[in-house]
Amino acid sequence: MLKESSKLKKENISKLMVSFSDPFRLEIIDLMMDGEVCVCDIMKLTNLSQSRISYHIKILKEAGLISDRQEGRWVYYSLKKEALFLINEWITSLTDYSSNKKRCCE
Amino acid sequence: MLKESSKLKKENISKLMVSFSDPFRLEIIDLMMDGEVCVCDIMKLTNLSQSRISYHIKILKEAGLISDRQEGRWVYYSLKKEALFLINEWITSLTDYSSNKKRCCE
DNA sequence: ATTATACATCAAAATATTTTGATGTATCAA
DNA sequence: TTGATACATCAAAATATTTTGATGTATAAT
Repeated sequence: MLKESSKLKKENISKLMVSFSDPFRLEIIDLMMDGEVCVCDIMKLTNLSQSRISYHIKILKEAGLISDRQEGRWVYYSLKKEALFLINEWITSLTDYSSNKKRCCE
Repeated sequence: MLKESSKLKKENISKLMVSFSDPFRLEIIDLMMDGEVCVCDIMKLTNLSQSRISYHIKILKEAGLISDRQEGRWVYYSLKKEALFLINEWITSLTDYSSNKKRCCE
C-alpha cells in the first residue's frame, strides 16, 4: 500500500498532485523546466495576468514543488529537485505494484 | 520541455493528476494497489457513501487511470498498468530535466 | 413476479478553487 | 524623494468540484 512504500504523507502527495492538476500550472512548470524564471518571464511567455501567476506560484510553493531566490526586484522560481525526486519515487511505487499483483483470472 | 518529452498531452496529464489530487481518491487508489475492488469493498474499507464512491470512481475512469470488469451485479475496478506507466514516464521526464539544468550560480 | 443487492446517475446544496481588479510593499533609477 | 518596476496580497465575483439524498437500472435470488 502507498502508506508503507512512500516517504510522502498522503496530504503532501495530494498537495503536490494539485500542483499538476491545473493546465496553467503545468504551463508554468513547463517553463521552469528550462531553468529559473521570474513572474515577468511567465507573463511574457504565457499571457496570464500578474496576480494570476502569483496565485499559481503560491500553490506550487506551498506544495513544496518550487523554490524562490530573490535578486533585487526580481524573484526567480525553480523546480525543487528533491520534490521531483520524491514524486518520482511515489509514482514508481505505484507502478511497481502492478508487477506484483495479478488480475483474478490471469 | 514537457511537450516534447512526453507521450501524454497536457490535457491528459492534468486529468490524471486531478485523480491524485483528492485525498479520498488517493484512498481508493490505495485500495486498488492490493488488487481489484468493487464499490462495496470500498464502502466497507472506507466509510464513504456509495454515490460518493461512484462519483470518484467516475473521475478516475474518465482520467483513464482505472479499468472495470463486470461480474454479475458487481463491478470490479483496478488500476491500469499502462496509465501508471505513462505517468511514471512523464514524471521521470520532469525529474530528468533537473540533471541537465544548472542553477544560474552553480 | 417480487424483492434485494450493486451500482450509476441526477439535481440541488455545500464547498473549494480560480480569476479579477485594486491596493500594498520593496527595490531601484533618475 | 519621486516615480517606476516587480511582485505579493486581498476581497469580491466567477467558476468548478464535491457531497448528499433520491431515483433509476441491471442482475440475481426467492
